[in-house]
Amino acid sequence: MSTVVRPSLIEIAPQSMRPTALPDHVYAVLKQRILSCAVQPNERLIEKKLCEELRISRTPLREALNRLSHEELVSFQPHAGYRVAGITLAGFRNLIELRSIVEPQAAALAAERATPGDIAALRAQATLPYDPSEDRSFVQYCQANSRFHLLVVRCARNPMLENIVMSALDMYQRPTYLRIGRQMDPGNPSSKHHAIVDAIEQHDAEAARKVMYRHIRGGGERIMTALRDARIA
Amino acid sequence: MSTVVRPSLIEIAPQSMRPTALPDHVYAVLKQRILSCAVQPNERLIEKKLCEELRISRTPLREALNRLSHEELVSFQPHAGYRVAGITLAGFRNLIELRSIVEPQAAALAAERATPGDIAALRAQATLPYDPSEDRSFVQYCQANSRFHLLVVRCARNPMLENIVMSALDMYQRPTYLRIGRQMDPGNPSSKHHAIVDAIEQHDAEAARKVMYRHIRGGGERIMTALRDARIA
DNA sequence: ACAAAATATCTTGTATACAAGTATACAATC
DNA sequence: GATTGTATACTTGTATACAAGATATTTTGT
Repeated sequence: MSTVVRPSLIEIAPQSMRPTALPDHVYAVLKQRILSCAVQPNERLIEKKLCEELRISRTPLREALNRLSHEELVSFQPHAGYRVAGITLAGFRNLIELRSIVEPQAAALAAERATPGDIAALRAQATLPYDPSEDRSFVQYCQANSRFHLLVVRCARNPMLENIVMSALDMYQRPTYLRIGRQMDPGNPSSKHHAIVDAIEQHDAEAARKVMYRHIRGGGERIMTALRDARIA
Repeated sequence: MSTVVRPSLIEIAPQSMRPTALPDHVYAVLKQRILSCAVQPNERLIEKKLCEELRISRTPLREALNRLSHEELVSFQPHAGYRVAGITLAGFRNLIELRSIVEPQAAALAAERATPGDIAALRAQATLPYDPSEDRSFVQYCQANSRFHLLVVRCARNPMLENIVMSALDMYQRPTYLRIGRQMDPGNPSSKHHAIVDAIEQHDAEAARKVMYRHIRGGGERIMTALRDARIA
């Protein structure tokens, strides 16, 4: 393949993702498009079109699509192709259940294992930027929220938990985004976040668990009713 | 590709896996070889050799290898190739932690949601076949144990939890197998399994959670000390 | 006009050729 | 003798051609 620049790959990739190899590039770009709803849920993904658009061949593209389908961000049927994963109420309910199982326990472990440096990082990320007057801030808000939750899990020092939560947060992003796009009150979670950091700072595992549980359940319920009302899923 | 039979693909694939497409075949065969330690931990996996051996091309093989590396059963470095994942004490500790977070909660949900049919299926799978005189029964024992734990999670009616536990059980198999292969007492878990089914049958979520937690922690600790003593990891 | 079947087109599935990067072995030098 | 540079062989990375299966359309029969 030639060494021409691929402008379409530079795009809006967030600084958190630092792809190096071609399949990673493609994966990051497609994931970004999906999570930001730049491509609609259930929209079909045609290999050939994506290849031409991204100026790559099918091999690295398919690798990226396979990864995305494993993370259930795209659905796949043999010989029938790939689609952007749909958003369903049942799926979101399962997602909330998963998060409310894993993250509170991870927060409890974080309370036991977090270093002073960890706690400073958490505190810095606890307050979310949210400015209703700017449209662009929606996506940034979601991403900042994800970063905080990921940072908490990271304090538990268990990469397996980290991967699970990372994937769960990715799946959580679209419903959050759709809901905020319609109903302007994100129910500012910054205070909850600071309460979680407080508990971790005091090494109070039980408190960290409880606050995180209530935070996830509360936010999840609000998004779920919004989705139901808007008949999105 | 020609339509000749591929004898190497039929092999020892367990009946639980029903692969249809070529990448699924390959995935199942490789996974089986890895989990049964037919290929050693850290052993290198050369694409060309596997292609010739399995009579397939590199495309479906690479798809299978990618899946396996995503499940952390094989490790991968760009341009340096694939290896069977190694077994480390830290990794196993993380795995126990993950299981002891997810499975007890899943058991609690199972106690709330299991149908009479579910409970009958659990009861049927609770007693594990173990005959120390037969070498072959080791693998079967491990698989039967995995099936029981998977069946419990299935009662929670949450496919995401199911996938996580399925992957965790796969990763758990090799340490279990290695340990039993050295030290003959598997510490018969059948009684614990029946206690779990009892709790689920009585819809006692709290009891189900506690028994499952102790079961996983106990078994995990025993395997971990055995690994440490044998200097496997 | 409606339904069913056949065909044409499009999409994915697999194989393979070629490009690029890595590791190893050997030789030269310190 | 150890170490570093270099060349070669080997392995993976990407692209593309061809095969097989699915879908949509059209045509034909009732």
